[in-house]
Amino acid sequence: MRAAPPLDQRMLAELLAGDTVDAAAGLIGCRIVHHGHELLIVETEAYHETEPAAHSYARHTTRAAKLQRPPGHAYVYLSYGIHRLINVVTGPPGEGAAVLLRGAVRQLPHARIDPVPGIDGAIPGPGRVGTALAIGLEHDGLQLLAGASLRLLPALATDGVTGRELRRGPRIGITKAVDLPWRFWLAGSRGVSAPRG
DNA sequence: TTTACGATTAACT
DNA sequence: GTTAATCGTAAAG
Repeated sequence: MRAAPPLDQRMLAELLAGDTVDAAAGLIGCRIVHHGHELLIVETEAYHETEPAAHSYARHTTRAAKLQRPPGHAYVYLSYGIHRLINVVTGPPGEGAAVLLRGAVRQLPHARIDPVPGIDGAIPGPGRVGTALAIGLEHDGLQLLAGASLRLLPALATDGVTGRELRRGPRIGITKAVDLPWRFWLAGSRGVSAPRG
């Protein structure tokens, strides 16, 4: 499988409005920016209310409601009391689907604010993505396609991601629906959490 | 009201 | 390989 990320804003919006698994694959190579931190997304996972690993599965909870927002909205939550994980809501509003951003590489070395200590060019793991972007719970619910400070951008042709080998496999760190191959990553990238082959 | 558990990571043995 | 850190959420009582 080869990476074919959207190359303009309209294609990105259409991608996020469609199937969440397609969106997870297509977000590889897209960029997320926050206050001058620009990261290239290299690892994602899809979630959907029809499978039990999703926070929206068969539940009417606060978390589930946040996954009912229109596509392109952020769903940020605290994991293990420590890590802020950022998801992009996907599909038609009310579908309860999202893509978790699990890994990235730093896109621009000249960030406007100081790099987070210990975070270098490679940012493997969803907790580290949140840390590298300085994401907090206050960013939950923002529209990432139209945001000023926190924004999702389509891929750049000059990044060289298009056409690169894209791998697919089971999701990480879950105990339900463990066999669904809904994790995507750019083969060999240092910004991918293990396994990354 | 109380309890148990993560869409994780770092630091151990 | 195992475990601790840490807290919002949700299920149990």
